[in-house]
Amino acid sequence: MTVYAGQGDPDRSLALLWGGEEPRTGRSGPKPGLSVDAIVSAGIAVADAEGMSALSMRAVGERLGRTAMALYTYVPGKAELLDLMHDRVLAELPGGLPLSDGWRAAVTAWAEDLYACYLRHPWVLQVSQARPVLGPAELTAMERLLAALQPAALAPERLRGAVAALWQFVRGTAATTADARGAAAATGVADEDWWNARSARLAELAPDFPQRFPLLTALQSAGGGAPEDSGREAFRTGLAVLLDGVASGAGS
Amino acid sequence: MTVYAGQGDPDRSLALLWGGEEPRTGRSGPKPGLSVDAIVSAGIAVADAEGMSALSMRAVGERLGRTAMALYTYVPGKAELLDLMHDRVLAELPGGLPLSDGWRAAVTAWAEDLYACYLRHPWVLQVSQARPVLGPAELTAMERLLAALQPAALAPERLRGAVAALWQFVRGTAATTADARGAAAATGVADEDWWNARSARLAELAPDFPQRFPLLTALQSAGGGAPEDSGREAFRTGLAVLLDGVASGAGS
DNA sequence: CGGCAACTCTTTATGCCGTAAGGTTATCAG
DNA sequence: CTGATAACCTTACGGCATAAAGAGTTGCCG
Repeated sequence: MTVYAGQGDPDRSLALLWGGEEPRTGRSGPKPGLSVDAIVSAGIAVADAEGMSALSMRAVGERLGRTAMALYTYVPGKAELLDLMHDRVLAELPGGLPLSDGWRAAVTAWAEDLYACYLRHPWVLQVSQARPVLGPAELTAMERLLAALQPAALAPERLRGAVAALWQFVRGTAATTADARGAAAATGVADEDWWNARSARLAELAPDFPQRFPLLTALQSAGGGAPEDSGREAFRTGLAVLLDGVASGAGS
Repeated sequence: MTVYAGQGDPDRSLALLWGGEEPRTGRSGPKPGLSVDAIVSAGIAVADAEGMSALSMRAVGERLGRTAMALYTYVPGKAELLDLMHDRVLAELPGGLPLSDGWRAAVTAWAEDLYACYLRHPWVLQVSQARPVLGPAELTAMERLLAALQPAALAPERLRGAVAALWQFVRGTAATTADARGAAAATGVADEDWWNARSARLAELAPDFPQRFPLLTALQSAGGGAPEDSGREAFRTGLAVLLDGVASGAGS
């Protein structure tokens, strides 16, 4: 019945995300051979191993020794399964933070953790990030970021802005890095070579590139690779810019 | 749901993006009734009107009075078509910038333009942002951002970080806003009501919410809606944080 | 114990999708 | 006119999510 193009029915997903496993007291019928948890794990395993495009209900069922339709006893559909997989991945994030070294170190640690988590499961970055799923792990991660930022004593509005900017930034840079890795893995060409090939092709197709894009050209030659290249570096320096922005509004 | 994973063959996409229309001198065969441009336009029309999930080769062909297979004469496949559509959308961005009011105003204008463009074509946000397509419009947009930032005289490395952070931020906040709008449109519920319903459901499912997430709870009550709500506000204040960060590294 | 309702899981089927393969027809060069 | 070529078509294949219906299993209740 097409809730709306994108993720699963929010109500169903929320219920699955927050509703604990019920203890099954005195119900009839055969014992469940599967569980939501097992299905989510299988889904993550499939996506980790073969990528998002290989994630089908058939594939998940097969990994569990069942048919695709068996999953529908536990999960309303593929979209909701994706929501669950998303939150489960975020649950890998560590709980603690180095709060004693100041908020800047704490936020940096938070960002590094999230970045690493995304890179461990790059397919998550292909799930539409639009609607927040509001699963427990996602909210915990946000709470953790708020805890890291607390010593900065930001005004509420500014705090909201900082949270949004930080989260989107980590997600975006992780996506770029993940794809560079993916391209390298898929083509057998190293990151840098891949970019060089792309760059050469571009120079061939658009000979007036330096005239048309002087600033891009300058930046490219000034730094080394492309502006998109070397994701790690972009992550570090972008985060520094962001944190400077946060600092400039810090209350103490 | 909807994965939209791997993009098209980079070489083919690049060639289509940069290779101008050839004049067709003295070739045999019937005259082409379509063109790459017309197909891209039709694709955008379909996606704008009915969303990404309705974008199929069959639908695009139908809009042009052809079958799906007719498109393959002009375009290698759906993935490459998506690349072309993406760049065409970015070509809507205006060319000028208010450079006389300082770089801060210029970057703000750039960000607002991009934000608005994404919201006009929200389906673009579902195309995997990972690999840069490097189309002319995308590069022009980046060149424009560099022009806006030039008066800030940032060091190359820092400039790269700022560009990445700004772009990802606009994209991310636009995605959140677009989804809130989509949910509102699909369910007939206003933005705020939709969030309230979600929030109420969450409170019902997780009664210990305030204890578990004290900082989130505080932030929520301090500001009004949710941290995700009111995308416009998050965009404005997040951008302010970012620009403060850029300013703190400005050379003049 | 028998009967029934509840439950899991399978089979089958529907209607999409992208696109490979091959046929038909219009248009050109010669 | 002839033959090549290109645009477009029909058909078909293997995939997808999932609706519908049935088979088999289990526990409760009389």
